[in-house]
Amino acid sequence: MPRKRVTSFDVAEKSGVSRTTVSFVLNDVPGISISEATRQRVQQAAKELNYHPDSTGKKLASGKSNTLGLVLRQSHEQVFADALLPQVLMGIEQAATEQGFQVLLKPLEPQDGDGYMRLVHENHVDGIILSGPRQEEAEIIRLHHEGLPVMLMGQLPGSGLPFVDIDAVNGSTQAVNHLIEHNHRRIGLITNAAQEYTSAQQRRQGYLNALKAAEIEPEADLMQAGNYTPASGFKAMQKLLDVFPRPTAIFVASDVVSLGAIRAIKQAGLRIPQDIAVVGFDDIPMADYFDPPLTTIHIPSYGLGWASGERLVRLVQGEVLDQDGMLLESELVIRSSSC
Amino acid sequence: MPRKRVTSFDVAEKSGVSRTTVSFVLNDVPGISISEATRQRVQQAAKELNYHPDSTGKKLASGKSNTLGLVLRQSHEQVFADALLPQVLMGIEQAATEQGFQVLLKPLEPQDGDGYMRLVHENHVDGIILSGPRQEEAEIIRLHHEGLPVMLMGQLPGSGLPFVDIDAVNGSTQAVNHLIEHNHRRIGLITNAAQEYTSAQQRRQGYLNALKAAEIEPEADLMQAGNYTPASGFKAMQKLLDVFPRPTAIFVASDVVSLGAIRAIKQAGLRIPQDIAVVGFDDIPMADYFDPPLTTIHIPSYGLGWASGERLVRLVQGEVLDQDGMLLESELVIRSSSC
DNA sequence: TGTATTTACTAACACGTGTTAGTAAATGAG
DNA sequence: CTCATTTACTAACACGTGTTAGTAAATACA
Repeated sequence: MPRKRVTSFDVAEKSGVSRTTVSFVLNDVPGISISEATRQRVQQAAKELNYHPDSTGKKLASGKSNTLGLVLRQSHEQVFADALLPQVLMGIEQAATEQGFQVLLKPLEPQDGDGYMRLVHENHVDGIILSGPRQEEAEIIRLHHEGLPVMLMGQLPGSGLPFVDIDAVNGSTQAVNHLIEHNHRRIGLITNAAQEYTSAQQRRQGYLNALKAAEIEPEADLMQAGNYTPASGFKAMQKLLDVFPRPTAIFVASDVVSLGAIRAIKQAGLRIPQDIAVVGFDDIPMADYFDPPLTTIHIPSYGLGWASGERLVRLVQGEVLDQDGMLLESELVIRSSSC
Repeated sequence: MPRKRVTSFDVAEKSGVSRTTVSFVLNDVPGISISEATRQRVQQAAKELNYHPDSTGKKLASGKSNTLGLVLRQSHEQVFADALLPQVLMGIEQAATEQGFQVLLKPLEPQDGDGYMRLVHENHVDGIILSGPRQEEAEIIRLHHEGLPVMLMGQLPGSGLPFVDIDAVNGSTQAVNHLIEHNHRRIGLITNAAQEYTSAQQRRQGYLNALKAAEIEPEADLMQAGNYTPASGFKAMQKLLDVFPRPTAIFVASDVVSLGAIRAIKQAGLRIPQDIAVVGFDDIPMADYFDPPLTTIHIPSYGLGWASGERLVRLVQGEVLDQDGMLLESELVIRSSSC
């Protein structure tokens, strides 16, 4: 850059006051009296010089970086397959922007245990949003106890960390109840991911809860693991089709995975929903255009991101949250894959 | 945080040297001689105190933030529908990390004209990746001429800005050539977005080029606009089905949009590919599981992000790039929707 | 009129680092 | 043994801001 940086000193000089006064005026410091005349002069000078305070200087002086770190803990493959990530991202960013915060993105593969330590120790961020937590997040719990503002997107049972999550247990129960209401008794499950992901546990739990309430005995054969890809759904469904008697309905805890399951069903010459009903989870934008259109659980992905961002900002600003965790409601969207 | 920050001063004190020496040792400053003994002592002390240099101090002293700004210029709706955004993001982040850089995310709706000015003026970032550029990006061009390192993801013809993009013109030509080779002569087009997006122009151009080479006269009726959603593809396809004589093949310049087109075709009682062949563009992860599996143009989305990040870092570090722009090859993936 | 208070400002320090210019001691050349 | 060079360091400044403590002038109060 050819032009030298315009500093608050330049503004001070131009308006004939001290740098301190410039700071007072431009930051509207309360409890300090400045005459209207100088106030005007300073603001005018700042505008004319096109002055923008250097964020680094601010940060150093104030100790606050006004930046949130978004740490993605999912595997790369999972991130690639995440059709709702853009919504979540935008939600976080929007909430952060509204409070004058920025968002720093930091994907960290699970084996990269303490990668976020640098973010914190080197003081890049004021707080961390941890997405896709796993069982073994000891570091982040320690940091939380040392006073670092942390917000989980998802849950880590027993960790005591504040979180925002969708009510996946309840959502899954709704999905399965819907099938039960349509007189299905043999209902298969394909999970969205490995059980080490808490989201996978929850969705499975919701399935089990619904069965229990309807006094249906769960069967191990009817529960298969997916791993967030259509391919995994295809394989899982093939196994389910081999079970006798064959399930009449399947709850796939991920729309993306369900796409593979749907192919397997069609390939077996069976019809959806007449022979096998399918309910998904996530309500990705394309679900409405699946063939057949997919009945699924809509989750407020943008809202999930927004709430995480908004609440973390409040933590950073020293507020005490009224509740430690927050569960967002999901909603059953009925389309033709289930009836 | 209860514990006070550990500074280089603490390390200096503990190892009995000056702060300057600590800086020299820990940064391995060349051309400076430090005895092996003190070198060891300093490193030992740093480790014992768990010293991590404060990034803000570094930034202020050096003037470099080691941060790239990723500015998303697409509308929110478009970002939401972007199934490849995660890949691109991860690519950028990976390239940045390899060079010790961070990534700051900044979505900016088109009407938010000079929103990135703050990023630059307030010195949050060393350079900017601009994704989804539009015609009227006057500000960024000005910044580029003032010396700000800028990298376009996409193209802005005539702007003179360095860019990384996929060769969409060539990719689209391949797609349409594939249809022509299968003896289609009446080939419809559904664009991926409005023509103000350069990516939409390119894909359209590729379509026109292929027709021209085969001496097929383009018809306005056979070219319909999509806007990155399945719904838009559905509508566009309905219009195409009303054209007489009906097209025997369609090139949809976006897999997501093609999903809507496919539904329209099926709803009209026509078969794919027997009655109408379909070729998409993007090769999103789900394309292989469409019904029928979609023939499409694979684009290296991760590589696109990676190259943008890597090249921008080089610009930031003062390197002169051997070529101003870089076009990544795309590749036809033949599945059953086209033959 | 003399004193207490308010108004309108500023000098000086703090934040944590990188870096230039300089210095004292050790080593080398003659 | 003397002077020049190298070795091994340090003092002091710079980066751009926020903020506390303090001051001189203006106003208010008795």
